[in-house]
Amino acid sequence: MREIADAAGVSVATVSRALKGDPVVNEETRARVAETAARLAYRVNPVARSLRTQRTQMILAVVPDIGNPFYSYVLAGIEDEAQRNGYAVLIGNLSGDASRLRAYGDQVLSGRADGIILLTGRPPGDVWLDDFVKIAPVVALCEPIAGVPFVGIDDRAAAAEAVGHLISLGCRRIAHIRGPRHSAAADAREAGYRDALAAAGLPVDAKLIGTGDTTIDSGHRVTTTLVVAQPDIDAIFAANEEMAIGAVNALRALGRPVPGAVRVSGCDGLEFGAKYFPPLTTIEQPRPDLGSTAVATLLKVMHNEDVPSMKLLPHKLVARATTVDQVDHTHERTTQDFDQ
Amino acid sequence: MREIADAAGVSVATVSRALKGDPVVNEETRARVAETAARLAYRVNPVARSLRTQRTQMILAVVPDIGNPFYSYVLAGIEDEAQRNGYAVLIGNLSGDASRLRAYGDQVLSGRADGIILLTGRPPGDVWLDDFVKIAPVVALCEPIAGVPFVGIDDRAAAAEAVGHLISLGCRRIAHIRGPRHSAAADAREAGYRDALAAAGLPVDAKLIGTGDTTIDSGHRVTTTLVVAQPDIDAIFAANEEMAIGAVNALRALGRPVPGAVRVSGCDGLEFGAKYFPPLTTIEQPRPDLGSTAVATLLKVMHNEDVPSMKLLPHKLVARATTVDQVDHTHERTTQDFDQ
DNA sequence: TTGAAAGCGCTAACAA
DNA sequence: TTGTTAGCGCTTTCAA
Repeated sequence: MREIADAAGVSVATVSRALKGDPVVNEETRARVAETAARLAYRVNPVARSLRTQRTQMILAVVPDIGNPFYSYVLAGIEDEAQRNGYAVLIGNLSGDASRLRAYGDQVLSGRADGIILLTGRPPGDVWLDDFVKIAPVVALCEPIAGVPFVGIDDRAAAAEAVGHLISLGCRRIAHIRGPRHSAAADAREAGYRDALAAAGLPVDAKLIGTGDTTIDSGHRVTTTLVVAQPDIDAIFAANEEMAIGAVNALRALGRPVPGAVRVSGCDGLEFGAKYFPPLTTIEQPRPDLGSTAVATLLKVMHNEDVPSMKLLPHKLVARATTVDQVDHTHERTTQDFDQ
Repeated sequence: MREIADAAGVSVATVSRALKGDPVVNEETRARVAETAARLAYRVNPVARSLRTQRTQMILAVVPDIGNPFYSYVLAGIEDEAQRNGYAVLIGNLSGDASRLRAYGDQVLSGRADGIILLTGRPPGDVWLDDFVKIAPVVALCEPIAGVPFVGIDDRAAAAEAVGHLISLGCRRIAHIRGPRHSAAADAREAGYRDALAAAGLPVDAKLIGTGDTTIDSGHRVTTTLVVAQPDIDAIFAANEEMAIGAVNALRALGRPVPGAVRVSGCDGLEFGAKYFPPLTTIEQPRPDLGSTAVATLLKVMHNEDVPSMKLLPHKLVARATTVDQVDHTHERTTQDFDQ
């Protein structure tokens, strides 16, 4: 900076002002500085700037499992919106170890990032987090955390819609594979499942509810258990896409055709569900929008602007071949029919 | 730091030394400083440290599409190994816009990150990158870049293995859906395809080679075109998992049973391929290992240690139901058969 | 074994 | 409209 100040015949202060577009500098000076900086391939040092301004222009996004396409696609939205606002994105990945959350939180407290987006929810018994969210800019994404601005979909309503869809198709013995015990989103979806049954005057049977761990394998396992014990099950609502795929695989292994004998709905709207065979009925979430909305919210929090305690984005029920009967899969089918 | 120096009755210099475990400080002093720091919940400010040391302890990982589970799972390996070595990971996502690469490179040049891992290959015509890799610590991951240490699998050998597998099953008219034109990995896989045909004394027929863009849809489209034009095709080797899934879907739409009429192999080893119906034969890549190896290599580059210009990790051919005939899918099948 | 002090590269008072 | 200067929080000579 010293160099380019000398080369342009001004002070470093003017260089600083010119480069960040401070309207107070003379236009002609600004142009000269810009030209000199470009000629010398000068780049401001973000570290020095951060030390001075006490802002890093970085946000941290923590996901439970970055390998999961649901999270990674949300992350794409986060990265995109952050980039657009001049922020870089640091990633944190719990991959099953919720205790890592604290290390990531420390990155914010120590000043490596200005704010944090948590897709992790509140791990059970983590009192540390309760204090953390009071002193750091935080947004909860997809999984709510008490006392933290939340961005997500209306999980309860979404689940009720999916189950309502199954009911409208004539299903009466509808099983539910819910997500992990400590997940508030899983609780909300189970509540939606119950809502829909109640609205239709159907009884809630605890024997029709199983708990998975979000993986394909768990969906497979839970489905096998449920269907063997309750052979009259005529539909399954799985709390995510992976468990729904596991459910379809299990039903196939059990010789129960989908959707002929049992209809299946997932939740989340992954591309692999749409291209699965048969294509999966699901609730589509606006994943990139969720990410970008979370960033926009976090930026407001960081600037001490008011934000709603909860921002719900629209979801969409997409009915596909695992619930809706379709024509036979023969030569006459065009490729389009499969691609949606 | 000033505070804890006063509280512990030493100078800031000693605090600094004590905190980073400089062996020169008196053990008793070190303990007192450590205790005081803990009591006051002191955390070193990484920004100030970075400004002084000129190292940020951050690395940048740039992927073509973070929503793709191949990349995101590699990213998990990157994050894990980086974390273990005290580095944080910044993400860059091109999402189709190769020109963004330059902006990410600038982050390294301006000192926001110490090094960069590129999963992007070298975008065509990007002369800027050629200069960049000479002045910044870079590792190329999965997609090679001339003049840059490479970490990946032996794509050519892997492809040859997959095609050899198809040949060993009696296939003679084997089509190949290759990846994008500008991808060196796609070139290597096509070369492996040709190798395997040549090794078996089979002719290479240009009409059997189609080019996809890595998406499921492109695999579907290319397959339809190829198979309609060459109805005697008895196998397809797709250069990735998504296009293989598209191929299977297309074949189903065309009424050509897999593997009965046409056998299909993918490449990469995504979980969704293994749980697809039918489960997909593929080449499994050690995705997390690729990520962690790339980080280890990058750290060496950053420390000016010697690194091999190419580090190849082992891949594995996994034969599943899209190439290997299996018993009928009836009630007798256990769930295990499907889960592998 | 410890302390004093310089300085990493920048921004923002404040003064001119 | 521009320049001078202090200082962000740390590490690292150099001296004691």
